[in-house]
Amino acid sequence: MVYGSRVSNEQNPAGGQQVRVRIAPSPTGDPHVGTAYVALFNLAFARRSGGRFVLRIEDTDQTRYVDGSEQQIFDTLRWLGLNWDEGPDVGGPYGPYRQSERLPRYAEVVETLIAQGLAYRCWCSSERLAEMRTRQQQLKQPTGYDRLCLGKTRDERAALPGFSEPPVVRMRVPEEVPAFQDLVRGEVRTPHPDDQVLLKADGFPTYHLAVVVDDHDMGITHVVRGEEWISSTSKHILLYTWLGWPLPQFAHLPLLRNADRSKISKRKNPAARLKWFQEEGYLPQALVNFLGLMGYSQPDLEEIFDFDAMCASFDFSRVNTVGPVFDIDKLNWLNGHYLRSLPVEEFLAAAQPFLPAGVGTQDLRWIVTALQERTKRLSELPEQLSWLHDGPVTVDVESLTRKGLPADGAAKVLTRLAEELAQVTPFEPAPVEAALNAFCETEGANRRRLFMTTRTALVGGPVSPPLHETIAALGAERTAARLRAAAELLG
RNA sequence: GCCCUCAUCGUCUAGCGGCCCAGGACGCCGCCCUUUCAAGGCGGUAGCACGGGUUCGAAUCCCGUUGGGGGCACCA
Repeated sequence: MVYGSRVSNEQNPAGGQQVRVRIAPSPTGDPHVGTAYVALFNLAFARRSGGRFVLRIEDTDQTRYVDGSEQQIFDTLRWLGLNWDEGPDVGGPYGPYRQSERLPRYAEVVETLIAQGLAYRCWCSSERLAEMRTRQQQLKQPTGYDRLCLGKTRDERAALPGFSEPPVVRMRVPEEVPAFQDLVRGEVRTPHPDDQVLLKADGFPTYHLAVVVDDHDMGITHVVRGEEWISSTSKHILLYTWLGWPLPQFAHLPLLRNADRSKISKRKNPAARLKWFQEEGYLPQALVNFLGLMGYSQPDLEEIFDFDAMCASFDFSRVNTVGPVFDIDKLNWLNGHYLRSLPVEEFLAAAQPFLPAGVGTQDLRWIVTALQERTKRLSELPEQLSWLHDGPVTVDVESLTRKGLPADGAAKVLTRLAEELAQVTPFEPAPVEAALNAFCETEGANRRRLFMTTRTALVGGPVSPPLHETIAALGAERTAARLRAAAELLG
C-alpha cells in the first residue's frame, strides 16, 4: 500500500492548507552544517508556497544534552539569515517548541496506543538486547527485537532473565509495512523495522514518537529532512495511521558528504561545524549560495544567486538523489566573489575581527581594495598582512636579487630610492607612484626588476599588494628603514 | 551480517529516447593583461561504472553485476 500522493508544488502542495514545515535540531553540541542545509531547503519551500517555517528543539536525549547548544543553533541560523516564523525563542500558536516541555502529551499518546494493543511494555535489559543483536548477526539474521515481552505481564516477565525496570514502551510493528511517495525520489519502500521503542525508561519519548506527535500537533504538512531518516519513515507512517492522523508529505534530501563520500562528520571534516565558517571568515551569503548548489541547481543553471532567487523557483523535483561532496574549493571561489562585491565599508567591518594584533582598519586604508580582491576567506588576512608591523623584515641577498636588480649596484639604487621617497608628500599611493616612475626614468633602471627588489626589501618576500599602495601603507619611516636595511645587506 | 537506497568530468551539476561523438561551474594546465600575487579575459584537460536487454534510435527505459551511501540503539 502506498500512502501519500506525488504533488508538484505548482499545484497547492497541501491540498488547500497552508504549508507548514519545520527543522528539528538537537542541542547536542556544535551546530551542524547539515542543520543549515536542511533549514535552507525547508525555508525555500515555505517561502515559495507562502507557508510557515517552524524551529523545534528536539531535546529528548538527556544524556547527550549540551548546555548552550540551543543558543548556538539560534545564533548560527540567524547569522545565515535562515529565520523561523515560530520557535522556542519567538513563540507561536503551536508551542511549546521544546520537546522536553511536551512530555505529558507523549505519555498520553502512548497510553492510547497501549490500550489499543498497538504498543506494549518491555522490560528487557540493554545487556539482553545487545546479546540478542550479536547472536542475530552471527546467525546472519536481520537484527531486531524478538518480542520476548509481548503479551507478558510484569510478573510473568520478571521470572525470566534479562529483566530490568522501569520498562520501555515498544510499538508493535505488523508484518507489512507501508511504502510512501517521496517528493524527491518518488515511491520508496522502506526496510521492515523492528518493534521500535517509543517511550524510554526515563519517561522521555524517542525521536520516532516525538517527531510524529509534534509534527501532527504543530500542523506540519511537509516533512523535509535528511536521507538518513528514510528507513524510519515507515514507523512514522504507522504511527500516523494508528492515531488516525493525516499524513504529511515527505521529502528526503541527500546527505552532505566528506571527500571520501561518507556522511559529513565533524571528525573528518571541519566544515561539518557551522561555526567553522564564521571562524574562517566566510560570508553568510556565500555559504547559503553554496549550500543551495549542493544537490540542487537553478533552472537557468546560474551558480551565483541569493536566497530570494532560490525561493522564487524552488521545486523539490530539482533536488538530486545523490549525496554531494562538500567541495571547499568551490565555496572559496564563491566567498571570494562575495567578498569582492562588498562595499568597502562592509568589507572592513567584516575584516576587523581577523586583523592581526596592532593592525587597525585605519592602517589598511591604502590597501583595502587590493586585499579585498585577493582574499578568499578573511582568516587569510593575518598572513597577507604579515609585513605590516613595526619591526625589521627578514630578507637575504638571494631573494632580493631573484627576478630583481643585479646584486652589483643594487645597494646604491635602493639607497637613492629611499632618499627619493623621503621627499614625497603627501605619502599616499598616487604621489608615491609618481615618484617611483620618475625614479625609474632618471635611474634608467628596469622597472620590473627594480620593483621586485623593492617589494622584497619592504615585505620580505615576492608577494605583496601593488607596490605604491604597499609603500603608502607602510608609511615613510618604515619604508626608508627597510630600504636602507636591504641596501646594507646588499652592499 | 541483514534491509533500504543511489550511480554523468577530480568536485558541484545540466540532461528526464533523437537537439549530446554529452553542456555549464569550481579546480587544474596554458596564453593574454600586468610591478609580484590576485582579479579579469581567452583557450585546454577530463565524465555517461560495467554487462545484458527494449527500441529505427539510450547518458536517458528494464534486468543483472560492481561500487558508493544510509539504516539496523531506551541517539537524533
